Amino acid sequence: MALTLEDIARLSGVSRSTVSRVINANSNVKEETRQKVLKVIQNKNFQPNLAARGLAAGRTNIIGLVIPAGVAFIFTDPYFPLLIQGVSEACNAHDHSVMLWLAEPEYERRTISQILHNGLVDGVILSSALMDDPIVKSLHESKMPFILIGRHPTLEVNYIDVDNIRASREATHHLIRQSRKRIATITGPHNQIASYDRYQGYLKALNDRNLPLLSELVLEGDWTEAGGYAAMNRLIPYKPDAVFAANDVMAAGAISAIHEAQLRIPEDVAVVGFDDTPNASRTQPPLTTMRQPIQSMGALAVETLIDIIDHPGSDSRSILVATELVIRESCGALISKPEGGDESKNPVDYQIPPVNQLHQSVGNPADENPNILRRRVKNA
Amino acid sequence: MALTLEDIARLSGVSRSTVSRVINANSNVKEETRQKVLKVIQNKNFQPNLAARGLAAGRTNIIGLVIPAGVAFIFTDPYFPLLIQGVSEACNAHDHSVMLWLAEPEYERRTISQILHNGLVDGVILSSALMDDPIVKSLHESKMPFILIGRHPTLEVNYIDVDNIRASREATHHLIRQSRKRIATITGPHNQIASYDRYQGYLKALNDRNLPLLSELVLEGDWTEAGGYAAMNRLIPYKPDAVFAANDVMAAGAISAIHEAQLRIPEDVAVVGFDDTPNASRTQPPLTTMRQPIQSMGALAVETLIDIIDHPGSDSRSILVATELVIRESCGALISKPEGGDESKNPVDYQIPPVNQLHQSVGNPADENPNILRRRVKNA
DNA sequence: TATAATAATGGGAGCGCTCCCAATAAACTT
DNA sequence: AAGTTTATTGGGAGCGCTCCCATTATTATA
Repeated sequence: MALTLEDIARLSGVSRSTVSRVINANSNVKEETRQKVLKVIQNKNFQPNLAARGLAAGRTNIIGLVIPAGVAFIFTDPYFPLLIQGVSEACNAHDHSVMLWLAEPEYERRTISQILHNGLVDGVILSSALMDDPIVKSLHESKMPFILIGRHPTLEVNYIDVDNIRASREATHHLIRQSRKRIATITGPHNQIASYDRYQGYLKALNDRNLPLLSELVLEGDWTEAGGYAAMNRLIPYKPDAVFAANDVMAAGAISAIHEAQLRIPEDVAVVGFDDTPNASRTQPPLTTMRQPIQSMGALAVETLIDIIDHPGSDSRSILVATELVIRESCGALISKPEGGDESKNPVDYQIPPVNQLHQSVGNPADENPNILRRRVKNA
Repeated sequence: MALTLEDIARLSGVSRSTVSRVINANSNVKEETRQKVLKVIQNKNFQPNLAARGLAAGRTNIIGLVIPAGVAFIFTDPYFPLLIQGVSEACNAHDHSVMLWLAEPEYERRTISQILHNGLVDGVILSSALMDDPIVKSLHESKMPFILIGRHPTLEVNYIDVDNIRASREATHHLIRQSRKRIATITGPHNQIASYDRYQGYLKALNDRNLPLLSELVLEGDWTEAGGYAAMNRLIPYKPDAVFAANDVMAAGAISAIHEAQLRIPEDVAVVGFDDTPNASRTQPPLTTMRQPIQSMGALAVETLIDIIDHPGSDSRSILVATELVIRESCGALISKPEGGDESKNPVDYQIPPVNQLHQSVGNPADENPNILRRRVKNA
């Protein structure tokens, strides 16, 4: 049915090997020959069989994207669609394909080993949120190249993340600077790393300014709008004057609850979210939120993973991507007079040291993208 | 690195072929032998190499899922996440994997042929919205098994869809029954099939009851909330007393616009959406909408595609999945007295014949799922 | 018990590619 | 011009599996 290398070879009067060289951009081909072969390939719309290539070369140019499904918020939170989009685009750009696994909540051994050993995937991007995820351990023990979206609390693995602690510390500071005294927070599930980190940032910010932690103002959400709504309803009796929600979707839920309680935003309660998902600017009032470049992180994960695949045994990578506080109306900064100078341009008026102390920076900081801090640590 | 069939064979004292038989559930193996081999496989956590299997057998158990990206609403509309989820789950259940392509808006030849000829994919699920999509034509001309999510206007291809015309006819009728006289509609982009069909249903409903089509009450949206909002703002000067939005996300946008115009829902303007996405019940007031089982459609697509792959040359399948009008507050049916009997239970008080007249029903209607009408047509 | 069926197993060929090495062609040296 | 070096090219082997056919073990039948 489909053409083979041999067919193309015959049609262009060269050997199988030469065609292979042309396809793989091997330099040892005379320009004239290359053109001749290329024309036939173009002409016949030839695609090399990836299964055969995978078998022979041990490399398929397929990247596995593993996302823990079962979490309800996959449906309502644009996080995963954006991530998938970023990954997919980058794969296209780098001539790779993406294999998608929405893994069951409790990965069975079978699923994991299927992902690891099917011989089809060159590497894996894992968007694992959990503190203690069996698949991370399996991957870590295997020799399959992989990268996490989101740092891991204990294992030294390749990852790409935002500095959640620093970012939410900054977000909370922003609320403190608006003279808010009773700042509540709606966290994500406690067994998730990002969620934990964002809570830590909140704690640090309070601590930075010697504000007491009021435990009645801390509530665990589940990333969903309904969860944010429910949490805010339980928070309101304790009269918070601000709330930091660990993602935008919960912030939207909180906003509904605040409205229903006949309170004004931001006058009575200021709200800050996290993510800057597309709908953040469409809440009433528009949501102040910590932007993280989800799509870029997906793309960066692909590029880094490909690099890891190309350079096995290299140092493990920790990549932190910059966040940015996007100030809209919901936090009150635009209506009340600011304390200091042009804070809206640089809302951070202090220096927070890099948080991820696990790793020592020995970096190769020279990077085309100044937003990205790359660091390498200990040889794997 | 990874184990091979040969390794398992050696370890269990049989031949490569026998192990292969065990793995592929071939019946010609003595039960005792099967158990022995199975134990070793289990024990070593063996996974056959899919690339090799693909090469040798010409079948990989990989299904391609192609989604036109670039459309902005991928981010904000839960449609695609739900579809992906449905497809992925069904693939897991049937021991298949899914390869994801978010195709660029204008598929380049290269992309298409990459999808078709990479030799990795047994079949393709295509969620193509466009009236005239080059990739559909390519697939139709190729011998790659594929199924469309959403019918095709001209080509006779395998597809699974809801009866959009009938469903929106029913939704519009529901508004008419609430004594609405100036029913507006916000459609999707005109070059998309589902969008076209839903508009046709709207037209038919008006026609059914001899209501005039007021062209100033018809506006094209782009499936997004912002689009729905903008459209509604332009609609309001013409004083509609109801609006049928072609999806829930646009309905949500319309609701915002209506609120801002200080109009009441449903008293001044009734709103009906389409999809019943998770957030439909969270609008203010909760949205009446036509539910389509997106996730099930994804799963059904997988199952049908596998069946098509297993039975090449069989008749082409047209599967229509039932929709259901979910009545909440936004349409006014729950506050004004109903015209007739228990309409909320069966809001359709007339018989609309099946719309898809292209195909003659010769069906194998006996199906475990009564919601699904299967029909087969003309041998391919 | 011999013989014909049938059940169970083993091994070769080959899927379409890459990799390696040998063979040939072209370009330099002296 | 002969000898080297270097740039191209061709072909064999083999990746790990399935498929087919030959072989052997087992059972049924005469």
